[in-house]
Amino acid sequence: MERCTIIKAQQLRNFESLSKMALDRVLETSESLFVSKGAIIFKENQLLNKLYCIKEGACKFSTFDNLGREHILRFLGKGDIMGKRSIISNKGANVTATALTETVLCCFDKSEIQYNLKTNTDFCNDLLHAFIEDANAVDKTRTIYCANKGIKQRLAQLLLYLAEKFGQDPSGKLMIRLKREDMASVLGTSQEYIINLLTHFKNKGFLQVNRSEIVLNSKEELRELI
Amino acid sequence: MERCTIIKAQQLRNFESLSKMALDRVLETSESLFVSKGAIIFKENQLLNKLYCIKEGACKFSTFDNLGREHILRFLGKGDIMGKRSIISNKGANVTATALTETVLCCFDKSEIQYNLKTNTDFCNDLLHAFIEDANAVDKTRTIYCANKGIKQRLAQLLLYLAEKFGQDPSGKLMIRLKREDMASVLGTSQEYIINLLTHFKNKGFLQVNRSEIVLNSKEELRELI
DNA sequence: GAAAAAATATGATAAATATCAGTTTTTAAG
DNA sequence: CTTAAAAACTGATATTTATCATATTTTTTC
Repeated sequence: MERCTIIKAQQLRNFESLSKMALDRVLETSESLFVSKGAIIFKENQLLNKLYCIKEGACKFSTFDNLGREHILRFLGKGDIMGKRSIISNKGANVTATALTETVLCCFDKSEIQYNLKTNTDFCNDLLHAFIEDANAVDKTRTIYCANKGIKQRLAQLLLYLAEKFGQDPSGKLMIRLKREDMASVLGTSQEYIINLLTHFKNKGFLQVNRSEIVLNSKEELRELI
Repeated sequence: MERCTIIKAQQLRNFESLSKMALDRVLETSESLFVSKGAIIFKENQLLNKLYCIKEGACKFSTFDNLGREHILRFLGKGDIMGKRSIISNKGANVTATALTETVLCCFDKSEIQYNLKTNTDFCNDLLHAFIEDANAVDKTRTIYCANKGIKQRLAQLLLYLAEKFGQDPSGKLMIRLKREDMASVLGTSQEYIINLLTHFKNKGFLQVNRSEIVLNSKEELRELI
């Protein structure tokens, strides 16, 4: 297993939350974990014994209703931390975490995290900032759903969000490739309707669609819908 | 101003997050603030200099879109803490906080909070747990919107949530009284449609409606809709 | 490389929701 | 107490969204 140094983790992005995590004991116990596309990292209600930081790749948080239907709550990328709540509160995870792509995780031992929580205010502050980032991200994605607009507008907003969160290549292609069903799950609609709307956007010239590849031609026109 | 002792604050509810906040200096600077119904406690982007804990009453967090329409993000009640993110990160508030009823707040000085963040891991852990509670509440309310169900089902779920969060009197009447417009803002729909749905529920016998008073007759039947 | 499974696609119809125009009731202000 | 403003209400119509049946393409599996 490759060692995941905190320094490396810090380089993942300019993320305050890891800036002071350079504690020897945490470092000693961190290790990399390679996860294949579609694999479940942890399940709702599962008591975690690792805190995960995404070094490379993308994941989703989701929950399942009593009919077994999946509802995607959030997308996570490089530098995002997963499992905080379970590790700190010693309770089962609130969500199911699944890899959307080949993913490399940096894993920290629960016991080391808990030791530092008790003894190191810098470390605590780092985690507090991670929670603040989380809450900000939730607020941001929240505007996708809660604004009282139609699903057409929400899809436009979701595509713009994905472009911002995961980036685009020089041609404008979204770096993240989601299934239609996943988009539907985020927006709380059917996969057929997503397809209809994507076709509608394509006909309007806002974007190009080729299976799971989506190229945004005009972010402006998508924004104007909103 | 009445002194708000931490002990009192703790009694507000069985809330871990305040259990160890018994720090003399914080205590010294805490004071009560009385807020009338409809008053704004703080606005989005405003840099806060107090951390607020609700002693009595109910509040809402909301945000406004570029057309000026309000979107309610969350409801807050007894024991809930407001303003954490701004106080810790020294940035503007992410939401606008408004009193839904006559409200009594316990206010803590920013400088004292920040001093304790730097020196006291117990205090940090308390705030971490407050963030965890927040995130759990968000997840819970989230199921109201993101589950791919119709607005009828979402309204049923919202009513059940309000009953759980703010309680009911012996007759089943919701202790919190919301405007139709506020319910519409939470669910992202129009106030007229909320009214139509409430009438529909009334005709079905699930509840009684008398202006802003709502009596839930059959929580079971509401649950079955979901 | 063939068969099976999964994902994408299409369009018609049914159902849900938005919007509008107008009325009544309640609350607030003077 | 009166008037103005806000909130609650109603129902008809237009629009959006869900659902279904079916077809095609891609990916997976053996």
